Amino acid sequence: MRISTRSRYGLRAVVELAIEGRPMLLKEISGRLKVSMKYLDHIFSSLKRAGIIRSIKSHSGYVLSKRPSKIKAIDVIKALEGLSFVDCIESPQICNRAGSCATQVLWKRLKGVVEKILDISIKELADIQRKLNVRSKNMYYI
Amino acid sequence: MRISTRSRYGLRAVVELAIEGRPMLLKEISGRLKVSMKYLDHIFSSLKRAGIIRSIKSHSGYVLSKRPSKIKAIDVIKALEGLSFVDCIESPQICNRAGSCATQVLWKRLKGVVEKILDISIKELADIQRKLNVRSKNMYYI
DNA sequence: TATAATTCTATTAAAATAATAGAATTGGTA
DNA sequence: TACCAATTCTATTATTTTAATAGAATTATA
Repeated sequence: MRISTRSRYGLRAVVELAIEGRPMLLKEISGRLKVSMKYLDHIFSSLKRAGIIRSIKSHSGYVLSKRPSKIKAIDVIKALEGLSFVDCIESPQICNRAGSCATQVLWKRLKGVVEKILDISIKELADIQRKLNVRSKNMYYI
Repeated sequence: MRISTRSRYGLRAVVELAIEGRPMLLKEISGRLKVSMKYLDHIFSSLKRAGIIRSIKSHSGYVLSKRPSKIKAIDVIKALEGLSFVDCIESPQICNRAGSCATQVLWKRLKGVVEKILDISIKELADIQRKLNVRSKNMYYI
C-alpha cells in the first residue's frame, strides 16, 4: 500500500495553486516541486481531464477550475491513481465469496476510513500549509 | 492504492487456519483459496519468517504460531507487502519540506486510520467469518 | 510571424507484483 | 534403510504498474 508519486506531486501542486490563488506556469510549479516539467505535464493533463484545474489561454498558466473549498483531496487521488483497494467491492460478482467473506468486510472498512480522511478540501489543506509556512519561517528567529 | 494479492491470499489463509484450529496442508489451503500451491508457498514462507504461522514437522501442515487473538491483520499485511505510504513519514530527512508540509500531515492521518482499522485480531476476523458462514448456509433455506 | 507556453502522442525505463519451475530437504514409516 | 509426501529453498520469468523522457503539434498574442 503506497501513495504514488503522481498523487503526491499532483496534490502538492493543487495545494500550491490554492495558496497562490493566481495562474501559475507549469515551469514555475515544476521548479517549486522539483519535478520535471514533462512529468508534471502528464499529471496536469489528468487533473485537467478530471476538471480539477484548467489552463488560461496562452502563456498564462494553470489555475484551479473550482474554488479550493469545492475540491477534495480524494478527487485528486482518484484522478491520478484511483482508489480501488480490491475489485470485489466494486464488482462482487468476480468472487463467489464476496458478501460472505470476513476479509472483504475488512477491505470495506479500510476503504471507508480512507475515503473519510481524504474527504478534506484543498482549502483546508491550504490553510494547514499556510500555518506551517508561518511556523517554519519563524523558526529562523528562535 | 491497492491491496496486493499476496496480502489478500495471505490474510484469507490465516483466517482459514484460525477457523479450522488444526494443522492444514498447503495443498488443502491452496485448494480452498483457489491459489496455486507454488504461489501460496511463497506467501507462507513470508508468514513463517514473520512468526505468524509455523509448520508441523513432516506431512502435518501449517498452524498459526500464536493464538488468533494475538495476531493482528496488520501483522499479516506488514509481513506480505509493508505499509509505507510515503517515505517522508519514516525518514523525514529525505524531504526538506517534511515537518512543514500539509500533504505530509494528510499522509500521516491516512497512515493512522489505516493502522487503526488493521489493528483487528485474527480471532475477530474468524468470528466475523463464522457468522457469515452460518448466514450464507441458511440462505439456501429462504 | 516569432515565441513561449500548453498539449498531445509515443516511447522507454524501472520497479513492483504475480506466478511458475525444479530441486533439496525433512522426518516418519513401510 | 529406502521410500514418500510433504515442506522449503533458490532461481527464473511474465505481467502490470509506475515513473519518466522525447519530440512534435498547437495555440493565442505581442
